[in-house]
Amino acid sequence: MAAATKEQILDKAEELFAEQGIDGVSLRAITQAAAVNLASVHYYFGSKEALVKAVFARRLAAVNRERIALLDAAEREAGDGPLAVESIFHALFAPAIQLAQDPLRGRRFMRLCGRFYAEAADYLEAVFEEEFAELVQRLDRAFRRAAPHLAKKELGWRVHFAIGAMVHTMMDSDRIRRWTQGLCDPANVEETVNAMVCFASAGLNAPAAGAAANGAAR
Amino acid sequence: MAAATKEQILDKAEELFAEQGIDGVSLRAITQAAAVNLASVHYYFGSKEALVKAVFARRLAAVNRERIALLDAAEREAGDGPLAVESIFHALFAPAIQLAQDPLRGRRFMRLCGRFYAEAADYLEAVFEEEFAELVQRLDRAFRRAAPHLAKKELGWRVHFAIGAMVHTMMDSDRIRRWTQGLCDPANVEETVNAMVCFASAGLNAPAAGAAANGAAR
DNA sequence: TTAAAATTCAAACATACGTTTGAATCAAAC
DNA sequence: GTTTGATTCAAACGTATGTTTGAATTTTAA
Repeated sequence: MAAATKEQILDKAEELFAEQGIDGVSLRAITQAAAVNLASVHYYFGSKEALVKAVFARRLAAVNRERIALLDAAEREAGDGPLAVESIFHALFAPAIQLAQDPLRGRRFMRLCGRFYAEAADYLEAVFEEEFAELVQRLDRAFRRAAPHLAKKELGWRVHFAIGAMVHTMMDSDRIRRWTQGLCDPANVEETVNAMVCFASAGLNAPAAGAAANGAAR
Repeated sequence: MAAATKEQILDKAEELFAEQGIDGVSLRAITQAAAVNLASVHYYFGSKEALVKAVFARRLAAVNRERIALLDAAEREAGDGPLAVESIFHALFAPAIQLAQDPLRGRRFMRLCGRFYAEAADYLEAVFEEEFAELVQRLDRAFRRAAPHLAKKELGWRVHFAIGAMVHTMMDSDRIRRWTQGLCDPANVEETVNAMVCFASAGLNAPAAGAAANGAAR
């Protein structure tokens, strides 16, 4: 069976990248874990770099497709009426966090996405631009419709912060659980997404900046 | 001059780690950039791992000391009255972002801190626990005083999200500038911190979770 | 000035890596 | 059953890495 080898390589690479980072995993570790020959990577992908791109592209494409579908649905449902920022954030957060419900590839994928965003090797930048281009445009349009009272600058910052909350939650599922003695558990997807949407929406609609009680430090 | 070599190694290591990640930088690259001999690293630090720890510890200790000082000041100023979450977040965010004002080591350091948090190699976990132990306790106490109406679980999530916004801003200073065509510039520290405090405070005080209009997706 | 210690240096070591090769093995088609 | 193409395999190649070594050099102190 031909495709099996390729898939096994992708699966194990994804697993190991998520656990130990891209640079921390050798092709030998991947092929050994996948029980395939070392040369298979070059036979099917051509290079380690190409394998890394393939690993990311496979998941990112799926997640972003789902995000856009949710955005479509939200905008359709809103019709000519107001579009809730909650539904936009939900479309942005849920697919990534939800994919984590899969008990097999769950947390592994979350960490992977976080690493993709965090490591941002130069050669991944191209994959990133391609996979996120449409989503970025759609989000931009949706947020400007849902929060027209916000200045572009404020909107930019706040969406950036919300994405940060999401990425951080993807990457660091252990620490939040440890710090809260298990009270907050990212494995509970619905609760996690709810809390994130709640937080991000309130943050987005915060009162205008100004000198918000900076208190003692100045 | 003895200390000069050690400092030069630390400085260049910090610079290169920030730009290319820890695994992406060889000791030869560091020593060449610092114009010192390759063996100096082992003479002064003993190993690459020890160098990495030293690089992080040097900055983390300074930043966290400042954070705690700001917390002290805020709590003293509040006296027996209410403690504003804004002042807590300001104490948490400002030292890290502010250290970025140094035009020399500015962004470099932000990326470094982000990488520290993101890569989280096993051998760094110990440094992390040590450098953050006191701050975590202090933050916990301060937030519970400033927002006593929040359930532990909600508080846990929201502080986690706020930290995510901060880490993301530290790591990814380029993307936010690019996406907003320069409108949002992390180099403007005061504006950045203000926006972050504003966002995080609103997020922390968001209305109770519940089924916040999840809209189309369910 | 001289002796001792601290520091620098060029060179080498062992290992791990990504990659390439060419033969061996397998699957399908005639 | 033979042939053809796809796939697997063990082995090797060249390079880059962290680390070690021991002599050369500089600094320090008497």
